[in-house]
Amino acid sequence: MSKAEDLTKVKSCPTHFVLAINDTLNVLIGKWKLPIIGSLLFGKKRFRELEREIPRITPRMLSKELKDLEINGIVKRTVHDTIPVTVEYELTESGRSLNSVLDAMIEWGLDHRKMSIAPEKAA
Amino acid sequence: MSKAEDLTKVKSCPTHFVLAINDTLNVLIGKWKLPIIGSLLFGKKRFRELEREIPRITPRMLSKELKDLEINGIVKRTVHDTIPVTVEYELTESGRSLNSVLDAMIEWGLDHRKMSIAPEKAA
DNA sequence: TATAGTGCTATACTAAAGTATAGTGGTTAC
DNA sequence: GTAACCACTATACTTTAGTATAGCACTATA
Repeated sequence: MSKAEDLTKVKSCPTHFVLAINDTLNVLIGKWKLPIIGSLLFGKKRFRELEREIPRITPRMLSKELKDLEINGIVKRTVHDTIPVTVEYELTESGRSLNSVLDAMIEWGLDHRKMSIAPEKAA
Repeated sequence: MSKAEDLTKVKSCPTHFVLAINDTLNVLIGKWKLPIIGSLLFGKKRFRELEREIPRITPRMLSKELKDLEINGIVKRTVHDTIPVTVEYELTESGRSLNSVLDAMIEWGLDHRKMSIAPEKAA
């Protein structure tokens, strides 16, 4: 029995799985999380590099989202005391392990596009 | 090679996988989508049943989210011309197949809670 | 006639997410 | 000395998501 089938046991055990799903959603939700994670899958990046690689992101949003991702243990921030300081961002083990989730999402997304007439009408 | 590793090919092929992930995120995002899907995993439900089963949801949000889910091919709406009319909502095949995605999310979420000190600080 | 149930919609509001623009405090190159 | 790069932060704004409250058109029951 799959864990999602277990979700049908939500009445007897709601918090456990629902919270786990929400944790996962929270690290992916937001306009810029995916582009940032995608960019960091290439390896360590500095602030300005990310800014350049992600079109139209503002420094405010990049800073905010990186902080979120850091708090959530997805991204590791390293300050090198060069002059001027350089800061590097990289995915943690947790961050890299999101791969399996993204895989499942890609698979569902592609299958669903095949089936659905108008998936692009999504809000 | 996993599809998410393929995501590192984002520079050469950005739209394909990124759009698939966004499709998947879009059907799950929002305060009420998961409770609704969770409730419909038990089987067909009527509007008022969903209203009763999902604490604190307003009819406005339930109506709106069900419409979203219907447009996205996750939920099927059936009107029976009884008097007064009864309306039934159920998951489509696409909706039920979200199981695999939810499974991956549960797994990552649980693992991540083990590792992370303060995942509940997520926005 | 009144109350409650069916499946919603309308209007108006608050809160959260995201954008635009400017500026900080430092260093290095011209 | 002035322009540009580094890694941001501050302030103010717009846009989107969600809430609160009321009501519609219908029927069945007391």
